Amino acid sequence: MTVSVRDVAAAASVSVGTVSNVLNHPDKVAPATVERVLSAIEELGFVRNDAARQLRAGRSRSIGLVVLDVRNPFFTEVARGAEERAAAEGLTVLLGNSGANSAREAAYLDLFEEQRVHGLLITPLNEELARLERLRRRGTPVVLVDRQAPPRSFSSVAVDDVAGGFLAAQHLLERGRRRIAFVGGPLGIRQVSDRLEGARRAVAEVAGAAIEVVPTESPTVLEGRTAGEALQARTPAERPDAVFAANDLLAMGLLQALMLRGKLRVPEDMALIGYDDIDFAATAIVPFSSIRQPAALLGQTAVDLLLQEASGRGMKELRQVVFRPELVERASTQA
Amino acid sequence: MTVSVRDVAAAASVSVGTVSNVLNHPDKVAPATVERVLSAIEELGFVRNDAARQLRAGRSRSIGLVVLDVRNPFFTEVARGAEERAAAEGLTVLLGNSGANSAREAAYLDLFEEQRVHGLLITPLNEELARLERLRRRGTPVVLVDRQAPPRSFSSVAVDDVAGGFLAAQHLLERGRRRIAFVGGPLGIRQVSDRLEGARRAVAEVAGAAIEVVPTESPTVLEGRTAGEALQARTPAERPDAVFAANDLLAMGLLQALMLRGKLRVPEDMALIGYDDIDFAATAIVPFSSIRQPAALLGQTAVDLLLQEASGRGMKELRQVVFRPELVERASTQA
DNA sequence: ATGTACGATTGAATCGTTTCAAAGCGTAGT
DNA sequence: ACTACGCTTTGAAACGATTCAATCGTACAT
Repeated sequence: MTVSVRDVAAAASVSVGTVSNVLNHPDKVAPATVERVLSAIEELGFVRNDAARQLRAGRSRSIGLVVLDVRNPFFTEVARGAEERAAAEGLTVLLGNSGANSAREAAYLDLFEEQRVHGLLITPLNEELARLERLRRRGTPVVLVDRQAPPRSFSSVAVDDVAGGFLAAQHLLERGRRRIAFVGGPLGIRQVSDRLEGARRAVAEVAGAAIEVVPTESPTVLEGRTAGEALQARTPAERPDAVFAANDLLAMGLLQALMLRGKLRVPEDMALIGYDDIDFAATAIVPFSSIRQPAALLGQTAVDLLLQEASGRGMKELRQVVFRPELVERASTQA
Repeated sequence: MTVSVRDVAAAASVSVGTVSNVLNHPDKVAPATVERVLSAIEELGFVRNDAARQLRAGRSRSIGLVVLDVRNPFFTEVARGAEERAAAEGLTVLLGNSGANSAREAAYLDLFEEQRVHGLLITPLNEELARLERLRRRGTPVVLVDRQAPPRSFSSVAVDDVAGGFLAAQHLLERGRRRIAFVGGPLGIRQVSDRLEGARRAVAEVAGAAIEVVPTESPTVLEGRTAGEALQARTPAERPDAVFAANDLLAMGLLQALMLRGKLRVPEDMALIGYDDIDFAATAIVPFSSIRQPAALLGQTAVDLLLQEASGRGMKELRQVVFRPELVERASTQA
């Protein structure tokens, strides 16, 4: 049924070795022969079997990327960046969505390891990096994405979430807000707790300022809406005068609930700032302020570090890259 | 370096065949032996080599999905649906992003064919299905996604775009609008031209109504903004009183340009309706009406049809599934 | 005519898993 | 004591591309 190099070789009256050379080192083959083999390939409709190539090569030509949530445009953008950079290197990116679920994360790790991926980019779910250490020890380079690795452990690309949280809260405080609600969760996720930590520090610097945590089960639009319903239902006296959402999806949900359901005005009754600065933040019902992260760059850099580690022998090559987040002001936090 | 079944076999003092059976048909192996092999695997840190499995099996255990634009939440949702359904079957989805670019589409087809994917889901760029026919003839089932296939050619899952376009325009007309601008492109893309066709039909039914086409280079937020700038710059006399955007990304861009730049009121000065009903439509600066498509269901169904075709011998199994789109009314088209 | 050198071509060996016909082993029945 | 049968285990063959040491041919110098 399937056409193999052997068939092509027979049709072109050459050996299998020559067919392989035509495919991989055409310069080593006489032009006339190349021609002949190529037309045999065309005629028979031969298609290389990647599994066989990989088996021989020992490694696949793709890299695995495990993200927390594909529906979050931030991660889509990271993936795009990674894909772009990988494509330039002739590599493919396999995208896995853990959905912040340990079991699925583990399943993807198994899958990618069985595939003998060239390397692994991952936004790990928890602090337990033992599994990743093992993977690396067995020869698969690993780069942490959107999470700073402890020095001497892994290469990583991250954005300083504590700084970002600080920026966000500071901005709200500068606008005169004093009762800040932090909406986000689960708090076990590092990105979330770091942002909260940053916000706490900013609040601590201002006398009379307070921060309250409104935990969510996940950082999604739906959960944001739920949190918004709760806030909106409070009496004005109990209500915070500003909300810092742990990401933009939450912010969108909050916005929806506060305005459409609660008839509250943003920013007059409640200021709002999000995190990630996804494209949709600028077009929201009230365009909202956000903390921008260089998502695509994160992806690209991650691939760079991966390739670097894959080529460099020793693991002295480990590098922790940290980008600085940036405040983007919009209507939701105007005076 | 790498641990193979052979090493495991040696460590457990059994043959390679037995190791393989422990992995794939544990019921065929004596419990005590299973135990012994398993602990050898654990001890040596053996990880199956997927390339070798695939080579032997002749097919990979993943299906390829090629979409027009990963940044469009509509496609993200289709992908999620497909992934979900595939996972239930023990299959992986490889996501390829053609970016509406023929060359990249072709590259992904080549890649997936070399990978011997279980099947291919694709939102094809153009009408030229010859490449896909060839693929199928060589044994890879193909299902068209979000595009109705000519009968007797392929299985397909689609949403009736002509009906959707009709719904959208009809809604605007019922709201009293008479000068409608259709913003979208490239018109060579079937989804776009079908939606336009539907809109034209609705307009033709109403005396005194007219439709104008404002072509865009791609259906993105940026292009929407560009189109919006152009519309907003016109004199009120030349301006349409309603815009039908070929998708929600365009609608978001339009909204931004019309309101923030043009100081136009939506819907008073110009009504707006989009297409896809992505999550963000409800939270837009003016929540906008849209035509909803069952994106995740599209993905799930596509996988179903694929598996059906893959199992059923003949190709009599071809089925064209067409879903009906649905109007979702929001503020952007209120009276 | 002989030898040398070099580019082109060959084909067996290899990668790691799965399959399957055959062999092995133990027990029960005669 | 021998056969039969069922359950386990065995190990060689196969999947298809790539590699590399060995061979082949040819052109050129001597």
